Amino acid sequence: MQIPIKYIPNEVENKWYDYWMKNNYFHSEPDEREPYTIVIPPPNVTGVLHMGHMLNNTIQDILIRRARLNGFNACWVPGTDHASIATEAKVVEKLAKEGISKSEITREEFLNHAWDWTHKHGGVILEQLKKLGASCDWERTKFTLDDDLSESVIDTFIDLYNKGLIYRGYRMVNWDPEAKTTLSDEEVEYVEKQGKLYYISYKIEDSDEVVIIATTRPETILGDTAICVNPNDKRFTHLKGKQVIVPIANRSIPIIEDEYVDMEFGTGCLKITPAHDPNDKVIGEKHKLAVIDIFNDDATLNSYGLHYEGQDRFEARKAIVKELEEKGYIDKIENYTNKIGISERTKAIIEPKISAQWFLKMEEMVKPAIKAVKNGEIKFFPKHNVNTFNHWLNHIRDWNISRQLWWGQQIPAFFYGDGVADFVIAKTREEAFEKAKRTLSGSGKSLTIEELRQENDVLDTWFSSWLWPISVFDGIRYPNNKEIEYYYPTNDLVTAPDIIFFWVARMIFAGYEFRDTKPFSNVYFTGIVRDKQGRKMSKSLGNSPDPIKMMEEHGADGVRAGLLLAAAAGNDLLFDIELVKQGKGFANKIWNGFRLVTSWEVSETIKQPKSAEKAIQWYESKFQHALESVEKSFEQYRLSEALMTIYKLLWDDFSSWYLEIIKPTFGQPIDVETFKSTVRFFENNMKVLHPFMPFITEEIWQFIAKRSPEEALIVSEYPILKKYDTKQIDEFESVKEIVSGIRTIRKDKNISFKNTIDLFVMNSDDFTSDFDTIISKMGNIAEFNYVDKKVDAAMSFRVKANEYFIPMGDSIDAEAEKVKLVEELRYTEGFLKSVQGKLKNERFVNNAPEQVVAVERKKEAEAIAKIETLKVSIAGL
RNA sequence: GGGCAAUUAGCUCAGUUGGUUCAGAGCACCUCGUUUACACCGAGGGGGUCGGGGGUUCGAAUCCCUCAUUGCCCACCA
Repeated sequence: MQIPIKYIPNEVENKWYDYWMKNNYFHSEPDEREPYTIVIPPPNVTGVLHMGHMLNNTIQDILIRRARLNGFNACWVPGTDHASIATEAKVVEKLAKEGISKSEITREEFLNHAWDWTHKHGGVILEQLKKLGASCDWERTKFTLDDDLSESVIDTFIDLYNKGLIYRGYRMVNWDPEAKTTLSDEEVEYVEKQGKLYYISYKIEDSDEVVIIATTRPETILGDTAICVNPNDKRFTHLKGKQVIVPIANRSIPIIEDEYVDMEFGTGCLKITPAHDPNDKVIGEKHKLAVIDIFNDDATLNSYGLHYEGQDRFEARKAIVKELEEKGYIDKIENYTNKIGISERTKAIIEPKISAQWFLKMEEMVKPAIKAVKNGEIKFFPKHNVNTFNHWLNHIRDWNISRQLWWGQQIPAFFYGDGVADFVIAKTREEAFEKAKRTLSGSGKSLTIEELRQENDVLDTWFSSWLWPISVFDGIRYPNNKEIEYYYPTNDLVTAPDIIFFWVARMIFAGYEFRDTKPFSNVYFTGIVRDKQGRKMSKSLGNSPDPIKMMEEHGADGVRAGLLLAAAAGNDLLFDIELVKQGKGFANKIWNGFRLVTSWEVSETIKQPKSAEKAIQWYESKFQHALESVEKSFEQYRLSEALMTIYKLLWDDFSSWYLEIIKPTFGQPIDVETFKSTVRFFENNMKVLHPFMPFITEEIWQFIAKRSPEEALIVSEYPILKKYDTKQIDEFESVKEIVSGIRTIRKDKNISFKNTIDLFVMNSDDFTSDFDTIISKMGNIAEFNYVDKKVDAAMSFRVKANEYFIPMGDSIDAEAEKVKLVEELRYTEGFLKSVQGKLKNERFVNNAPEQVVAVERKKEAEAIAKIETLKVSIAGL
């Protein structure tokens, strides 16, 4: 066979991805095998691949490929999310560039633009995932606005409404005046901002006295409906029951008392503006205060803003402060730093606003989720995320599920009147009409179907994605369909910890609410990909490499390995292109090893050397040992550790030791038995590496032998973990030590590896003779001699109880040698002393486990023997 | 303000119920080597007392307390 000298990832990767697709290996259908399912965290439909996706999807692909090799019916469902706010914002922006304002066009026109946008940019990200090697079942690709998924969302809404879990209410919500929509608490970011604290005096009615309040938002005084003091505050006792006059507005408002007020802060007097502050709203409700909303939807002032009507809130603030100053109401102004909420998407400053919204009751729904995570039915990796999860669930508020947007599932509520409760919930307008007629019957009111007005709001995006593990299998509309029953619950969810509330927790509620089971068994939280300096990778910083370019340059396998090497489980990872280069280097190393093996001529007639026989026995054990360790790592989702184990196995053990030992002299053929074992090892190596580096492994696999499509590596069988002999491994460690000892002496004495040397062994046991051919080969030893006394004028080293000598002739520096030996002696004596100290300690002998004591006794014996040989050597010098 | 996590070699991290002189790995670094798979290589080497302090124990990187620093989450005083 013709093996290319250079491994060129790009060609190889495209070739095999096409082959895999052509043979439909990624596709899954329910069958008699056990399923292993992952649903992708759907990226934004118009998004592009970033490093976070790369990491996340590499991990999912590793899990899926491994499951496939382990004989599971592996199914990885891909798809995208409509991301209502993000996508709508992009479309609005694009239209604005074309001179079209959203307010000028109809909902239908806008949605047409949005769909155009989606079709143009949608799915790019999925194509990019293919470059990475993602073995998703592309036939199952879903989009959260697909008809079937949307219908599932609407059905869910109706179902929850009928269960009494959804209600419409007035709430203080986070209002984004730019997008003109409400945001969930999770979509608001807080940033520190330098601002001012204004001290404003309010005149007490029928008195010359004033009270001074402190506020950061003087414009909101126009919405004030009370002044509040702490009832325990002696300074204000005499003001009880009095009224004050709001400056500028000249309205009279009461002074009320509430313990909420912090006597220490500001002046101890708090103005209450129920319409524009969440805490004020609570106090307002408690004291039955009026609510005066002074803002329009775009945060300009409305008619309550009096002569400031139409002005933006921040301009109005300046103007109002000026007027207050001129009229002498400003007591003082201080600098003040506070945190203000901004929209995650539009970066607009959030305006707390009272508005009619749709809510989903959370109190009951969270209970099974808390329980499932608590009792381990759902496991989190790393575990400590459970704390974050519980904390949030225990303080949860009802979920505001409505958004004042167009891109999404329109809420199926139909209004037949102007009242808050004048609506019916129905799947179609016709059905709504029938319901509304029934509701109105007897009331004397008439209604035509055209008069029904559907709620403008759409549902929060997460209200569709929380159904994702169910809806991708159509389990909402058809709860007993074959697919959902086979694939659900899914196995693993791989996601970032920042959407633990948005998404992970809600999927768990949904699982129990709609299917009475968990949606997945394990949640693997990846870290955040940061740059070398620890900064989060972001577009604005420009510190994120282009994944596609990177894969073209270093190969997808290299990038996958690089990411994984950096990704200690659950930690943020500091991404460095050097790691990708390391991954690429690893691919190259494997390739060259393969080239070596295939370059040999195989002979049926020559006998297998003893060195090869021993090396094969050792590598068999070593492989099993590594396999066992990989299994353990996977159980704990320590993928980085698993890859490192394989990396060391293939690089150090297989390439540097095994191949070097069995490598025939240049130009000589290899015996058939050794060759066969080596090829088998190569095959197994490719199997364990395949989930991590799927392309190069498949390439080599297919070069090793002509394979039918059924025999492709991707659908082969993972090596079975077998019992192995640890003695083989221990012995070989000593062999390595001996070889290393020889090499060190060569290095010290400047003896080129080209020149053979002689080796003498004293106190030899069978062990050394078993491995002498290996030692000779790896140390380039001419003669291997057994002696029963020390060799003069030689460099020496000790491994276990054996002493090894390399004669130096006259070049031996006896003094230097003696210094070395004395140092080793001192060390060993110190070691012995500490061991004996332990053994003399009765409490140690009595309390420590037998095994530990036995090990100490063995160490003692070995140390004593070693000291003896050292003393003899020193005396001889 | 509350909670969670982390702090081990120059960097990124392991260190599993406390027990080999236990202080490790990868990378980086230094030296030597162009040996016929691979310089995307090979061989060899230096480097940390485990954030500080205190305690428990025969024995602590590991358990407890405390302080410090960093990161994250939650809640936020007008």
